[in-house]
Amino acid sequence: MTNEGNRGRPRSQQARQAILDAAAALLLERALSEVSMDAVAQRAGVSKATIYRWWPTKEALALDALYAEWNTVRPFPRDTGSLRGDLLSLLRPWARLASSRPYGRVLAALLTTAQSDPVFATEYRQRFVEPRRDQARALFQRATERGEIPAGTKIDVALDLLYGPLYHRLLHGHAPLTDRFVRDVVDMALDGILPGPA
Amino acid sequence: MTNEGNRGRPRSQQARQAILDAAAALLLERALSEVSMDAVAQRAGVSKATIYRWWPTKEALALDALYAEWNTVRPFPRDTGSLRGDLLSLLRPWARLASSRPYGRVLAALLTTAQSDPVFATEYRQRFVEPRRDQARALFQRATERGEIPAGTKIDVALDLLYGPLYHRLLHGHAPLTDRFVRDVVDMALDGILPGPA
Amino acid sequence: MTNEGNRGRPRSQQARQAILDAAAALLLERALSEVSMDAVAQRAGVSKATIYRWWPTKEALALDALYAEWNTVRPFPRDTGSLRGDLLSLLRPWARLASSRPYGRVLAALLTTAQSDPVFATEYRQRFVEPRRDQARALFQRATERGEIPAGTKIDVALDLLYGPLYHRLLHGHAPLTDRFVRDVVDMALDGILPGPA
Amino acid sequence: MTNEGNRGRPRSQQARQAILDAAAALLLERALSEVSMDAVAQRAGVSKATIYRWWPTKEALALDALYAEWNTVRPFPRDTGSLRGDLLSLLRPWARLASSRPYGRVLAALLTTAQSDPVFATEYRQRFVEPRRDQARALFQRATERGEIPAGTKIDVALDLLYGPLYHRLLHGHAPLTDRFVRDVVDMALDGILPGPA
DNA sequence: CGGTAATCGAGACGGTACGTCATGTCTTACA
DNA sequence: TGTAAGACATGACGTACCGTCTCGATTACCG
Repeated sequence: MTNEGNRGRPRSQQARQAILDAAAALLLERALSEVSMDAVAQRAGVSKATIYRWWPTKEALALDALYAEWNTVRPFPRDTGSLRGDLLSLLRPWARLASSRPYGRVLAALLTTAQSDPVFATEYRQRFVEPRRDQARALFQRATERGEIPAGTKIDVALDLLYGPLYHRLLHGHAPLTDRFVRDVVDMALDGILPGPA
Repeated sequence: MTNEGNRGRPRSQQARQAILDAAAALLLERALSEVSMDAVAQRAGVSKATIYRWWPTKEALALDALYAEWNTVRPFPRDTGSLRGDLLSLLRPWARLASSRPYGRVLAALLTTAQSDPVFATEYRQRFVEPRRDQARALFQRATERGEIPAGTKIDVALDLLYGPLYHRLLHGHAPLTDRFVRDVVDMALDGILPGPA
Repeated sequence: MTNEGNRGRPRSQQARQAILDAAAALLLERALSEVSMDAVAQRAGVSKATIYRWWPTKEALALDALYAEWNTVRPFPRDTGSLRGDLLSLLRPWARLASSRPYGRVLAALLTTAQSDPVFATEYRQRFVEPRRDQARALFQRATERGEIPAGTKIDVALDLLYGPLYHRLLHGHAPLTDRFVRDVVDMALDGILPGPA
Repeated sequence: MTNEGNRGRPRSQQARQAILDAAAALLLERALSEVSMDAVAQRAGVSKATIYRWWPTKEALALDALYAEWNTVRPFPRDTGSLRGDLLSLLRPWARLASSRPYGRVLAALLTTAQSDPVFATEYRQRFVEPRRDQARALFQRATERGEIPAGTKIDVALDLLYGPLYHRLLHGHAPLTDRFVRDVVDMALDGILPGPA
């Protein structure tokens, strides 16, 4: 960014952290559109110019702030011996985290920005979406090695079949995102809606 | 709303339509946050006060405008004789419409508002989500009567399993929302990821 | 300016006056550079946008505000029967007004802007300088008709010879702008520094 | 100022000169308010802190920079044998210098600061005003010794009568500051507007 | 058919946030 | 210690949008 030759006054890490903390706190209080940069600056005890020096837009700041908040709890999926168990141990913590606080509000706002800004969209996906998909992909790899699923299985579709319903409930809110729902999704995705051939 | 006794000058339907058209046109051009009420008023040749008389917020207007735009093409699912065929005939037009224009941009914005406004959220779901779910529900009803699926099938989960992945791709854009993808989702949702019991 | 066809909400004269009053009050308190548009807006109970709608810059506003303040006292020169008496009755009130309050501060600031903005300079002169010169010119006209001064007298030089010293003391402040000084200037300008030819 | 014991790294005279040159160059390009300390620092290849170490304000720097620029041409009034000739040889170079470049712009800005800062005002007058008045005073002294003017002549008023009109045209710009004007001012100041007693 | 009442376009209004810019101070590493 | 680089807190800038308002003009119905 700036300060390439390590010359001049170094960036204040204290200010950086205060900004992220303030932004995260405000984002959990109210909608992104209701959070003003002035408010973030004031709560962080920081100049608005300092925020804009490091984050180009409010959305970019929200992305970083939410990511920091989000990653304080980093789930660690266990190897349960079966794809079903592995998926449950991966998705249940995600669902609990996602619904534990008004994260959906921020995610929706970020998603809105991503619709019009491809660079932002990529950044968003790399932070929030891809890591989870990679974890799930590893589970499917393990299941393939175990022989649980055939080699030709379309993994990317399977990933959408699992995460899609969770995001759907998180964002649309037509029904709650419970542990029970996660189990139902995993079961139905694995076994299918139609009864297996007798 | 107003004018209960039908007294005074009646509401101009011409103005109403011009506003909806202008809003729709602008929403397909740019993000909701980039569309100002002044711009809508100017494009519609209408006073800002006239807009606010009939729509409380920009989001409410966007909801109506998108709905009008969205419903110009109303898919009509055929009875294909099988749940698989029915679902394809229901979901494929939806996916085509959803990805035919930058509707995702508007939907994401409406969804963002819905996160903080329960009344708006209900309105949004009643317009865009529930009708589709009702249609799908009818297909499942038909399948149950046909004996394709058992009586205890959790329909709501199944609905999320089908629409969730579609919304997921529409909103996250990590991969395109193609006919092929719709088919893969339907197949995998119906048959399951795991191979059926031999 | 705007509102050519008398359409739309008419300009609030109340707001206009409140802005001018607030600006004048602040300008008498502190330097123009210390007066912020926010402060004027707040003191006037008015939106900043309303100020900018009618005045392009802070300096233009200051010009209007000072002019209103300045013109509350409008001196009326009497015909005293002699050029000397006429000039005294014209210049003494000017000097008293100019030094009665910190007008020099504002005038210097306006003058500074005028140095870089020809349009503003013209406006400034038309408001503050030309009317006074016109008044003085009339006195000289009367004196010519009386036969006090010859026909070929360079009036414009004479005007500078009278107003120049007054502005000089007002702006440079190397000595006070007293009634006594005005009398001395008038006397010396009329009679000359050198003793008349015996 | 600082560095009384001559300890540590000595002040860079090179930096000092570069700062003054940069400031002078920028001040001749645009108004003082348009000249930022950052711009001066950058043009001088110097740190902003270095400027502030030696000059408390932008105005103080401008004062020094203009003074250096101004004094590159230092007029040397000749003894012409008459007060009229002496004054012309003093004032004509001043007027030429003053109108040769946009010095009026800087002078007006300094004058504006002087209105609110008595210390700065004194400094300004000691640099730009008093030396010229002292020179003129000497001419009047010579004229008194020659018997050209009576002993009781109010010299300070006479000085204002001469410099006042010049500053007036320089700052107000209602008419150009030509050699012709200087001659007219000297003539009219010496001889008076009224015809001498026959 | 004239009065009443709600609508309309136009556009000014108070308010709030925006993103930028300049000021003057500071913190580092180097000279 | 002086310096260049540059980050920092502060605070004003001028713009844009929001949602409300005040006009005069229009258009129905109702008496």
